Amino acid sequence: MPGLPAPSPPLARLLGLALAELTARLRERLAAAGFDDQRPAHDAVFAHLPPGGLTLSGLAERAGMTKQAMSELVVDLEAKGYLLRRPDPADRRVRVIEFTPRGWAAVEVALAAFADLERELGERLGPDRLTALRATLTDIVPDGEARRATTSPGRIVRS
Amino acid sequence: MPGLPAPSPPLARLLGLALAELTARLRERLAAAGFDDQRPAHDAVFAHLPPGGLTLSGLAERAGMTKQAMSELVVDLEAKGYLLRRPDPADRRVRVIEFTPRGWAAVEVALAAFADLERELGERLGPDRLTALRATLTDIVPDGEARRATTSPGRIVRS
DNA sequence: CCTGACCGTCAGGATGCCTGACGAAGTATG
DNA sequence: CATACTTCGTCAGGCATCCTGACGGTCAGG
Repeated sequence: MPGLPAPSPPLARLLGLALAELTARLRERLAAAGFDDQRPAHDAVFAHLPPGGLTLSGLAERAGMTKQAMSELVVDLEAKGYLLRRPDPADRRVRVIEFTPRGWAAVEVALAAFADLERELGERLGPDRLTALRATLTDIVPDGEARRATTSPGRIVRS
Repeated sequence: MPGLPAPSPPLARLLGLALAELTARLRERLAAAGFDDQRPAHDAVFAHLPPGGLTLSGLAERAGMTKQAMSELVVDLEAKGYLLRRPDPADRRVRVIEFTPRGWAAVEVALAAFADLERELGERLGPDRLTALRATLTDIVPDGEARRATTSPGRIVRS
């Protein structure tokens, strides 16, 4: 994105840099926990696959991508032991996609990483500023977008 | 609906959505001004090419990518009339990359779009919250990163 | 004037998405 | 119940955006 007049960088740039920072820290944590074979694109699966499992089409729709693109991710994550696909007795077209225990373990690590990151930010900035940041960002985002489902084992999940 | 507190989306997700919102608006403005042949990747050039021009290697370094990747962008933007590459009499290995008038026009539109977006945000949120957002994001970003050069038009001396 | 560093390019590959077309399986209709 | 339509997941192919490796031309320091 092109620059802003002189000194202060454009808001979009700041947003991008802050996002890069957070995602880099997440990857570090995942890698440190032994989940070093995940690609960034895999996040689309981890962010949207619910506890009960879901079909490929459903997962693709939630993540806002095509079945074909999602299929590639799922096949890869299955090969790496994060997912399994079980037949659905009620509909023989379908194979329900679920996390394996290893998959859930990765989810837990990601959730813990996000929680730690936000806690650390809260300490560094003060809780008020963190709350304000969250509120302001929510206001910027077109309404409803921010509320779309994300996977949670019992809680929240990553983007 | 029982009043379970909706789990707040992870901060990274909010950042991503807000960024997507801003960049989408930028693209709209560019397209509306007739610059509809730009790809998102081209932003790396527009964000880092200074008024005096720059070599391919320099541009690649500023943008944090390889010469080869940058070259593809530059060749494309040259074909589309946004850039020109002129030989450097002082160093025959080099072809200095510069914006054409059309290129500068696109930069101006982008800058105006950013300014308008921030002004509109300032009205919607109040100037204090916008200032706070900017400050908080700057604090999140690792020091120095936010200060890396971005292209600014200023008053340009073109021959 | 040689050697090493630097400049830009060619070739090839990985990733992450897309569209189109298809057979198998479910569902609605007459 | 037969037919038509829809939906599910896959195969095939393509495009964009980056990467690494290798190379020949050019510069600069001993």
